[in-house]
Amino acid sequence: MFILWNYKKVKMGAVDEIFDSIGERSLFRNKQILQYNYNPGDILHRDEQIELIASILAPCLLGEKPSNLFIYGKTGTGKTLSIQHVAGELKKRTEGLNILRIEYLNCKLKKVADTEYRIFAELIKKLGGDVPVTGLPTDEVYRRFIDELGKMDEKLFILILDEIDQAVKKISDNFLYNLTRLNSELDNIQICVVGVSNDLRFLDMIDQRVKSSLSEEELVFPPYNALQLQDILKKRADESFKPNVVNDGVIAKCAAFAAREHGDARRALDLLRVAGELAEREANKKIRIEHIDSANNKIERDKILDIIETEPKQFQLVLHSIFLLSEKNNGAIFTGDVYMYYQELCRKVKCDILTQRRVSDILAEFDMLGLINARVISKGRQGRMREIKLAIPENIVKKSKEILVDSLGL
DNA sequence: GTCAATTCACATGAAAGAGACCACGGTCTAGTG
DNA sequence: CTAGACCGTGGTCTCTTTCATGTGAATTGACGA
Repeated sequence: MFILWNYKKVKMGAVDEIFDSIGERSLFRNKQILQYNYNPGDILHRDEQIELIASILAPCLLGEKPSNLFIYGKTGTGKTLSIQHVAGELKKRTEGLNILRIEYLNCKLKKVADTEYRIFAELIKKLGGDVPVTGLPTDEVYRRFIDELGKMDEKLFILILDEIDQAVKKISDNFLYNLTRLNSELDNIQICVVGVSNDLRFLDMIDQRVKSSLSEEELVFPPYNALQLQDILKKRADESFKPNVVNDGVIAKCAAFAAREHGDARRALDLLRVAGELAEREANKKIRIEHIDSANNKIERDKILDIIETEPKQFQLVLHSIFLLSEKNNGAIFTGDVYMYYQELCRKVKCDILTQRRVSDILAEFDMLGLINARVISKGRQGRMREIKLAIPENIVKKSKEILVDSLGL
């Protein structure tokens, strides 16, 4: 008993120490600034784009409907930030004037806005109405949305749809068609749609009629280059870290990493933040270059392990089959092999066996997630199939397997 | 040797079913005055 | 008489199956040199 008590006391002392020292040990002044959704006062290297957006949307200040606008750009190129910035300024200007209403909706958010029904439901909610999560016919929700619009005092409605390509990929493009047609159904209010897309080929996928009306104006956000990334990082790091925590070499390295990944500023900020956390945990006073490397590893690792952990059972079974196969023959694996192993595994854990068709889709999803590299190849008379290679780095494979074995009860 | 047809083993698409979830309106039931 | 429980209908959503069609190159076999 005494020993236990003593042990506890010592332990508690250590914990206290950690808690006490966290304040002085922390390298951060305000970590929030490095979150990607943080909105800095001014946006670097996007003046041109912001001015363009502003000039396109400016007519709304006079109560005229601006052209519909379409914005492209890879992730982390400042699209969302810029459009939100302009929207914010517009809101500021029109405050209390009742001429304009701006709503922002991210179509990628799962369970919030990834179907036509939910998008309209979410919009209705934003306008102050209320609709049930499910149970209503879609046209009913659509009708209610129009009702809600009719109730508005403002004459103009600017609708910003972020990651609109995600929505259209999942649901068909006739929801966009409905949106563009909306103006003809409303007499006292006009809608301006601002679409934001990560996918440059997005417009090729949609209907011609929608295309022409939706993209009256187009704007492309180029990726940041390494120098621009450095500027952005430097500015945010200055605000976010305590003085003398980060030196230029670290920032440069961060920027270089992110520039390699199509100039993704979000990635760069993540990298810097995680590096800071790692350095802090090691009780370092400064962030060193090595921390960037390990941060890069950690981000990658966490992302992959998180995906694997949260995947449904059937997906895990397929993935485990791939693991087993790649262990056996470290060359390429083909769809048929995976399906064979998968069936065996299902019987072992007494799980329903999905059809090959379904497994094929699951493999395609893994490819999308970056867990595997799959390439459709033709082996002539031996048929056509996916050539699969595991894309999970060597150092995470073991941990991944453990997770799978654990969750599958093997 | 050349060339078109064949053939394999899937990929890819479309449609539809199962089962979970939910709203809505009608009906039943028990509690209240 | 009325609030609340209960039920049937009809809707969405996700995961899945079924059926149908597409596909790229190794293989085959006819053909001519």
